[in-house]
Amino acid sequence: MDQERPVKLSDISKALNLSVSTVSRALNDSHEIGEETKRIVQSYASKVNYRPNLIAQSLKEMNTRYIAIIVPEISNSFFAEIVNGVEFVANNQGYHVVIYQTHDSTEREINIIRDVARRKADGLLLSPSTNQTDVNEVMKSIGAKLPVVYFDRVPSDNYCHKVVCDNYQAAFDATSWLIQQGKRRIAHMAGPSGISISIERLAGYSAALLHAGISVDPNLIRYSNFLAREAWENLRDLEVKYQPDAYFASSDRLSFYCYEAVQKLPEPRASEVKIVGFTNAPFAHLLRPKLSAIVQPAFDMGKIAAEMLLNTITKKNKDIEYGFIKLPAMLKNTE
Amino acid sequence: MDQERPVKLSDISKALNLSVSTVSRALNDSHEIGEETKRIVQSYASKVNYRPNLIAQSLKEMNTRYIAIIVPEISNSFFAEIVNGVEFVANNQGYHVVIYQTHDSTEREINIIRDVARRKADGLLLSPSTNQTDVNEVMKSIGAKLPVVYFDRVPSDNYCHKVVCDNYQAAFDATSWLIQQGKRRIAHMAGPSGISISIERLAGYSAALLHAGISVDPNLIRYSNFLAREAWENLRDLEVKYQPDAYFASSDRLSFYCYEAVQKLPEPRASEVKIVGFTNAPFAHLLRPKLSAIVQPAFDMGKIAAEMLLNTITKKNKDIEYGFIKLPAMLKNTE
DNA sequence: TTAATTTACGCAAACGATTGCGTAAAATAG
DNA sequence: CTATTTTACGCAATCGTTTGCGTAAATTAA
Repeated sequence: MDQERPVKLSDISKALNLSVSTVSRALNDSHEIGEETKRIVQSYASKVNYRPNLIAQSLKEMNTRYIAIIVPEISNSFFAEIVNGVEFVANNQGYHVVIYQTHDSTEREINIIRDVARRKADGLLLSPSTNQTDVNEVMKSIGAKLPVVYFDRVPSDNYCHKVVCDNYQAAFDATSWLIQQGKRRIAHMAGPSGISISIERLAGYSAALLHAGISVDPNLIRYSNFLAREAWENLRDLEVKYQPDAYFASSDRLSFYCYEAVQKLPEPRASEVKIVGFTNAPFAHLLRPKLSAIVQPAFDMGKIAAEMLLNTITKKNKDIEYGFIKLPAMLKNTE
Repeated sequence: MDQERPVKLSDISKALNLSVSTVSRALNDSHEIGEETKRIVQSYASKVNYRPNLIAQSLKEMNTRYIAIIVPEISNSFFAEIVNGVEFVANNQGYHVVIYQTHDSTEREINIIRDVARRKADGLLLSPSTNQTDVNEVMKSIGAKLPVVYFDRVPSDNYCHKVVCDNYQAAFDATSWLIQQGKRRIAHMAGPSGISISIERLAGYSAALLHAGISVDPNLIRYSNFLAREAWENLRDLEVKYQPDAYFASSDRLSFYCYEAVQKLPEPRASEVKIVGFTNAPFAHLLRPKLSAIVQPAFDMGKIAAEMLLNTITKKNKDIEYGFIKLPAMLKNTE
């Protein structure tokens, strides 16, 4: 063992016969320390591998130089790309990024938010699984020191920062494309009802149908939580009762569940039913028959969200102006 | 705004005309505080939403109650599952898990390790992208207070905790299966040379070939970093010069690159060339033609690694006994 | 030469929590 | 009724930094 415990300022101060404050100032290159002393202190510090204790520093400075991001699931490529975008800008500005996942559990989410607040993260990027009033509750109980930017799933009010993609337009385009392909009985596998993305995507889907003179059949619209069970049951029921000729799936997982369910159907249906779904999975384009994909600009969403967050962190004194950014999604893999 | 800043012990102490220490002890249910006082303090604290400042607590207690896990890429399902396993046991024991990703960059990895140490994480789970001597260097410079468990990619020496899957056996089985399918010119798309998983998988591959009386052709073995470019060039070169009749791919990404490259070949080769590769991607089984998969018990690896880590954290005084756990992988999707 | 300023450093408080120790008042023992 | 113990609390140090302020010595100005 090289050294049994991390060296601290007082170790250096004793070794060099200087006061702790002088050592601290020397290491921070303060103007009120002599050049000679600085040199001595700095070289000794680097010799013994001194690294300031960030816990102590944070306590004193009242900031931690890191931001937290809470996502439902890190293995979901959409969220993973967002995280990458966030890291890209945060690291450039000297901030670390700490990633948490909720697995779509409200309990875990609330726990994590509380923890983030208690650990004094400088800011939070949040895509809540939990219904908005509960999140508000938690946020209030924290004290108002934690800047937040919402992304993907966002609150409806305008007194917060938000970054989303244009879910309405994307859903409209996807559904329209299916109609162009001659499909009429288009089922919509929606996410949990009540959250922003579900509402907007449903609206886009409905608008596209109506625009093409097709009436919206509520039987073809199915909400699923993020549990496989529920999605499977919905799919089975749809197949038995309504035999849709196309599916529009509202999330990564639902897209793949749909795809799998359809592939298990007897021919010729298996190859006739078309599917288009939200997904950022990098290898979705390898599937045959194709899974058409609505790809969100996840990396950019992450970048923008992080920029907004860091802005509000650094300019905290100024009066806040809430931002609401909406980016376009792309329909891909349609041949 | 409900309250402008988080309430602290001294706020409570003033409001209740008690000393800070009494408040602290009351909240921690100390026996030397009267029942009545405890009730008053606790009810007031919960009314004003008091939450201890974890920064201050950590500084005093010299622990943070969280562990860090560093992985190359969170979007890789293998690592995502490991993280889930880690969270499963860590959360049960009251620890939070903080996730970092390196994107296979040595610079980022070293940075992150340093940061983890300076932020005083109670322990670290590490699958190093970086060569071992550099990692050792960093670890030494940190002071010996940070317990580490390695997983997946592990050091060769025995003075550390390690959790891996049986890479040799998995590679042996996969290659043998390809041979059973009548393949003879089996290419091996290996990861970066020099790291443990590459070495063991290559050994298993070679052993299987020799066992079947097939000589090992160095031309069919290609090392790729985790850059797409390099993998593509290797694949193209192999196709032009040697036209392998099967591929054994050593990582998630390589598996998919292989698959994509092969699918682009003219028939009948595209459907004749067989591929087996390491992957934990949940939707790999949807691919047609099939991508045979070596699936690692990632969740269990995470669980075990976390258990080992938490053990060494809590029993830190006792003399350490280094553990080396090896779990079997499964060959799936072979029909 | 003396007064004013600058330089270069040390002392001590602070960040928010925990905890060893000291001590009045209350309870129990003798 | 006095002596001892217990109960219930407060004081102050501590964790490792940073920083306002005070102050000798060195420098400059008058």
